[in-house]
Amino acid sequence: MFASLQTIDTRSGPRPAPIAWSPRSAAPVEARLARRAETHPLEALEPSASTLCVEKDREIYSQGDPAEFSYRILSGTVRTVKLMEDGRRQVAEFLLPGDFFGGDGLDDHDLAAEAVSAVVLRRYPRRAVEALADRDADVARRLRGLASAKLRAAREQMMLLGRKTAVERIASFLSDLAARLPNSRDGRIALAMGRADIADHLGLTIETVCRTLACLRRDGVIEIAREAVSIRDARSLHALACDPRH
Amino acid sequence: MFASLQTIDTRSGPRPAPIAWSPRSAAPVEARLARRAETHPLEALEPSASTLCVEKDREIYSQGDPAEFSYRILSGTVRTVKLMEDGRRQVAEFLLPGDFFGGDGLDDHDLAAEAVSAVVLRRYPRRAVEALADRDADVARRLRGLASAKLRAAREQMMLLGRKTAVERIASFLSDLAARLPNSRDGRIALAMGRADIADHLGLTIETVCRTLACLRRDGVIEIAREAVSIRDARSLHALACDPRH
DNA sequence: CGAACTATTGAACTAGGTCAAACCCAGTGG
DNA sequence: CCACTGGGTTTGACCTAGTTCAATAGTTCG
Repeated sequence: MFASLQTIDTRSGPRPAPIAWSPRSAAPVEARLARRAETHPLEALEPSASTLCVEKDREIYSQGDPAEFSYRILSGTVRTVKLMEDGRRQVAEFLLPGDFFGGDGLDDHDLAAEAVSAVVLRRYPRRAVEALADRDADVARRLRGLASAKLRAAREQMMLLGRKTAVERIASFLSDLAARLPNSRDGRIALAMGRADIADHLGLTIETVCRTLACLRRDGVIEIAREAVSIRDARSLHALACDPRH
Repeated sequence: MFASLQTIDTRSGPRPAPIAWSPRSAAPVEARLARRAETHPLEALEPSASTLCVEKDREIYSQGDPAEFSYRILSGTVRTVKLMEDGRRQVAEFLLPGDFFGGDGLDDHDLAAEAVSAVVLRRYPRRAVEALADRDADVARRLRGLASAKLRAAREQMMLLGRKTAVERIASFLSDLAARLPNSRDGRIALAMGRADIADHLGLTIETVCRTLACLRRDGVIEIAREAVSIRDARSLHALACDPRH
């Protein structure tokens, strides 16, 4: 049933006791940094947050909805989707455990968010997030950092969509996903999303995604199982992705 | 199928120091603009800002540079550019007077910024911007708003690049530009950028941009002058752009 | 087993890319 | 005043990467 990704046991109960929070704490830099590694920017809001589960393919919020909540993924995969009247679809991003979404600023969501797999979320009231950011400059800074990362990713995606070939798109996608998935040792990447989602993320058709994957397999770069891909030749993959990271 | 290889990359020359800068310049340009555009989030930093002029096609900063400054455009047009090793180019955005750029968060710029036309900029030290945001929650909120707007635009662009046809891309582009240019009464849009820039922004080739513009002209939707386009039938244009705005 | 999906593969087609030639100015210099 | 040069732009003729259409093959589930 839970064949998907790492299932951090998270049910609402065992929440680490919220540390007493002093907004202007003069904690030593090192302590601050250490804590930063393990905590997320909205730690202070845990008391007012709630946990929810969403079934596969259910909508979390839809395009145009007022943005009342911000979310953090505990387990599962989420896609954010933009839709045109005639049904053409663009998947803006795939979100993994630990990622935030829904808090991208404006008053209403410009994208819908949907569960790719069964998903467990932590949900924070936007009003509280705003208030926290207003009173805690460190939180505000970290939120800015998150926004910047999203913007950077969006721009990388623009390059991909505007200028890369099908092979480069697929290679970039796999390469990127491998880097983001924590437990992708031995190069195995679990693909929670179907070919259609991948196609709509990369600006291709389902058929081209299939053919291109097949092509990469023929060349010995990857192996394909239905729900996962294994990277056999990471170097080639990165080269094909035109990825300056490697 | 290597996309658009512009003739050459004329950027690489040793870039001379910025032409002119004066810490407190009360240029007439600025006075004029101040009148029009009420206040901006960095108003408080004006004392530590400086004004600079950049010639057409000069680089303002390049991909990978440490992000030391944030900029606001007083006059002219700027493009932000992402480059691949083999010369393929993606123009992420065109920036107009009043727009901010360079402050998108991370420690170094993921895009280069270049002057499309001769440009006058106001430049703010990032350190000061950060400090101001830390101490003034209202500023921080407005900066977050700017970042959100950029993210939203980037996503719209992803839809365009991933799923729209050439005609839709051109129509969207013109439509969007018309909405952003203040003085586009009588539907006349001044195009500061050349066809190559437009092509690299829309994920097309120069030739396709030309042909598509010609096609829109044939259909009576627009008129084309060398440096500008006049919208003759805004309704059709918006319809072609698949623009929910109309 | 069969229905309903999703993925894969093949064959034909097309939107947009590539290559190449003409055009159109704005300078420049005779 | 005009020819000449050099940049961007426009148009035409052809080509191909990726789409579309259609048929096949696994998988899941009742």
